[in-house]
Amino acid sequence: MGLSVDQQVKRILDGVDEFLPSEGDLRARIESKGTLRVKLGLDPTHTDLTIGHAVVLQKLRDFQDMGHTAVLIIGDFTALVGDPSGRSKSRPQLTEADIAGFAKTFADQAGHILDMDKVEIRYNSEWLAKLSMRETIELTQKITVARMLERQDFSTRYKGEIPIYVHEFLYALLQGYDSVAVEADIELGGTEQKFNLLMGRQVMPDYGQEPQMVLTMPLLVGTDGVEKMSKSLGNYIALTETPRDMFGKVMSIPDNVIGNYFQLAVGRTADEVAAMERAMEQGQNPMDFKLDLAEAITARFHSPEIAKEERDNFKAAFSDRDKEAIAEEVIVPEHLIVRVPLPDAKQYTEDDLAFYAIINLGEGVEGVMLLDIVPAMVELGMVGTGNEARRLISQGAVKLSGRRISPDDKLVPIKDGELLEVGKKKAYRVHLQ
RNA sequence: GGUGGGGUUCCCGAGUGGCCAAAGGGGGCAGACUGUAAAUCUGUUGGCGACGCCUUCGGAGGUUCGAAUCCUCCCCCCUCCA
Repeated sequence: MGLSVDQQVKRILDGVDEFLPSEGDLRARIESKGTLRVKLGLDPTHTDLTIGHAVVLQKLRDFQDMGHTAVLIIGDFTALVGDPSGRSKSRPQLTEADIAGFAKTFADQAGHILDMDKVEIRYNSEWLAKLSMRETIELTQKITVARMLERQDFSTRYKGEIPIYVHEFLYALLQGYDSVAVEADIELGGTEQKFNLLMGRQVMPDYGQEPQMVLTMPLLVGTDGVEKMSKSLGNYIALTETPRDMFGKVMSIPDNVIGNYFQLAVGRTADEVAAMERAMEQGQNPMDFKLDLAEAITARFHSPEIAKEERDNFKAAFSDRDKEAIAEEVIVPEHLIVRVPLPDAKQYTEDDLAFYAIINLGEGVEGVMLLDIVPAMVELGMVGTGNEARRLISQGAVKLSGRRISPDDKLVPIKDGELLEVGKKKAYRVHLQ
């Protein structure tokens, strides 16, 4: 608020990957118009936004804070077409009902970052659905097939004998038309959006408008540390992630992208990041930085208090290997429990006996309870199939009260409230009815 | 419309009559190790109350004791020609 033009330009360009055509144009437009219309389009193709989206949303928020108008476009129409950017195959076709559902949650999620009181939200079906065939054809006359094929997404697909559909060519043009419809001064996007953003620039003059400027933000790398964070690759951290998963997923990133995350996800400056990287090179444990990072990210999207709790939990669960902390409560259905009178139980070793709960089977007969372990793991949702359960057991991944279950144990002695561990990451507190 | 190549398990990609639930890689999962859910190494990766049975190699039929593999028709992708 009330920043000078120079200050604004500086803040706008902070952390961007590229600004086109030039800083001079940006300055000139702010000077002549005062308030700029800043466009960001999101296609509702999945249920949730990721912290990768947050990078660009935060930039949009910066514009808001300086008094500019944020125009958030929910691409309910373009989602139907499918953005080919960065894709090695066509998107699966979504139904309008899917998209409508996603669109609703998108606006809510964007609200975590944007000032929703001041944002202008538009659905692009508002104008795109109304385009006539004639208008559509006019739009397609703005670009040649050769230029379309130039873009890498298409050329690699073409060379790789992977189908490209005609409607995919339309995508960038439609996005460009969005800019016409909202009279954008600047459009934001990730670096992979450059082609689409420039299309707006190309199209706008034909509709008598001054071409928009283009601002791209660096991409946040996914949790695998290699690919771009994306929902289709499954390497993402959603904004709606539970604090536990959010913290955990940050901890799972490779060390070499810690800096990338600090800079993009929590807005640390390049200098701060460089200092951290130096410290790590000199032998400081990267895990400590990652804990700070995970806490900062969780704090940003949840709250500092929750983030602190998750940090403690993480240390307990993984550094100290405390399964109690992460155990999930489950109740075992009666039909998975076998009650055996004591004489039968005697065939088990003395070592086992320590784990038996002696119960009264009625009529003065004492017995023990045994759990049918494989079906139990399936029915309680710990694994997907019986084979998976058997596999885990034979790999020594399943433990009851710290004791490894062997593949020979079909029925295992069990007491109420015991801790069942399935691998390193999952644990269950087992309750009998 | 014609021509040549191709459609294999989550993905990529071998396999061209039985030894194929199908090589190899990726991804996933597990174990060991560790500084973490990183890296590395090793194992594992269709289902099933399982030394056997069921489902799977674009789809539908057929040949055969036996088919991912051969034949017929169909669908789809890519190439080149129109």
